[in-house]
Amino acid sequence: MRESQTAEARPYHHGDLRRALIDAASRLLEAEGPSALSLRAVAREAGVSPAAPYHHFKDKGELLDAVAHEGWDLLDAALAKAKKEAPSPEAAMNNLGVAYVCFARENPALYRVMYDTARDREDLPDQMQGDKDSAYCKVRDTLIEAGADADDTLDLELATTAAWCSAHGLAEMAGFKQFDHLKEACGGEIAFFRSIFRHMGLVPHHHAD
Amino acid sequence: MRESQTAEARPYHHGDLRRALIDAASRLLEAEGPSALSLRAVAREAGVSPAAPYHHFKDKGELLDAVAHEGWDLLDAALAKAKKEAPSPEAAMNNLGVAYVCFARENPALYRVMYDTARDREDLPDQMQGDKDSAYCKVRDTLIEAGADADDTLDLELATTAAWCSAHGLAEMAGFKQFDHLKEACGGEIAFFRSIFRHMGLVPHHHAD
DNA sequence: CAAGATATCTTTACGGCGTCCAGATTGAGA
DNA sequence: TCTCAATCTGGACGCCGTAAAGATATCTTG
Repeated sequence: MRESQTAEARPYHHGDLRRALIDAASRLLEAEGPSALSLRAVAREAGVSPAAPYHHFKDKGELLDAVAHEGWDLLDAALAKAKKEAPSPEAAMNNLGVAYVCFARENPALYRVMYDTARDREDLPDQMQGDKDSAYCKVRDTLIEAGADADDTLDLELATTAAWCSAHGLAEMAGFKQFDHLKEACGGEIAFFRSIFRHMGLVPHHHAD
Repeated sequence: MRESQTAEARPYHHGDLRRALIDAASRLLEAEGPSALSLRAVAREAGVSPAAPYHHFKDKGELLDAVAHEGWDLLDAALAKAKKEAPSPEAAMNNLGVAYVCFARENPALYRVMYDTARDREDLPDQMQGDKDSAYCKVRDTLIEAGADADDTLDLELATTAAWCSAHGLAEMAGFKQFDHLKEACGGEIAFFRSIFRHMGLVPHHHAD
């Protein structure tokens, strides 16, 4: 075995077909949209026969899982960046929401694959909800920093979930034509996002605000 | 032409194949899920040849559109009922949200078809957003009744949109296993929905509340 | 009521899809 | 070097969406 590869890479026959297939799928997804993402097209794009992928993925679903996994990683990185760059916890909450929706708007096909695979299994990936420093925990911790009661765990989890649902809802709605005039009236799409978030009670209510 | 049929009905060869196809599709959708909804399967279910549907729908997408259309009608009816039965405007806002999410949870496959077709065309149906008494207007009017400033149209539209996004986000998230323990802690799924909505600023902030 | 026009439905066919299987090829370890 | 297992190819199967041509029943018109 060669030593120049990272842990998950597999330098076999083709070099690393698994990697090549995921990249080809991402490329196709970006270029042609989700409906063009057939196993055969991915194999074609990677330059192998239609049956080759079956040596690296159980079926088409498992390939989509891998694509989605990379998507969640990207989303998590975008959220981490948004949180790190925020000057205050309150700003961090807003920026997290904006970063989330912007990611979905900039990668609509990928975002769709991510949630489609998750809904099929009724299970969010660990990157978003399970791990110690998952995106969910990022939001929850930011809420605490912004003044939420860290001891009322139920209320805290509900607030985190509410924020998440709101962001996802906006992310899916933002693509509809019907809201174009609102984006314009707000002075741009991001300003629209901020306005919407202002109407959703994401940040804990400081009664002395 | 006979006169005993309603405007859209077509009593031809089969009787009313268009109607039968939509019903067959709905039946399949409910029984087998969205992935089983092939044109051929629908034709099989309706007892006709695979090519027969093409005399009533341009392509598969148009059949799904018709199925989705019926779904939006059902959703609209559920929202109208929720609004009518609410004792106060504030309660109406909450009940609208709960009714929306309950509909999505009770008809997950249909709800998915509804939004998939809408997203493909980046356009919400008139039933929800365009018509004079669309669901959007129902929510907006309820917000006014609950104390929102009817003259600040931009803010009002933003509030309505925010409420809608929140409900849709929750509707899609509610299916994930990760939130099962929250539903339990809240004392049931509907109580969970209400708790989440409480964390989202749906109702206008009465400073003298 | 007869006859042509028209809408409906079936048959057949094509290419693309996901997937499986048998065989060829190639790299790894004894 | 030889063997073996992993990797890849070629071909096949049944399903899919869709189109074209022919059969059939209904509507319209005279």
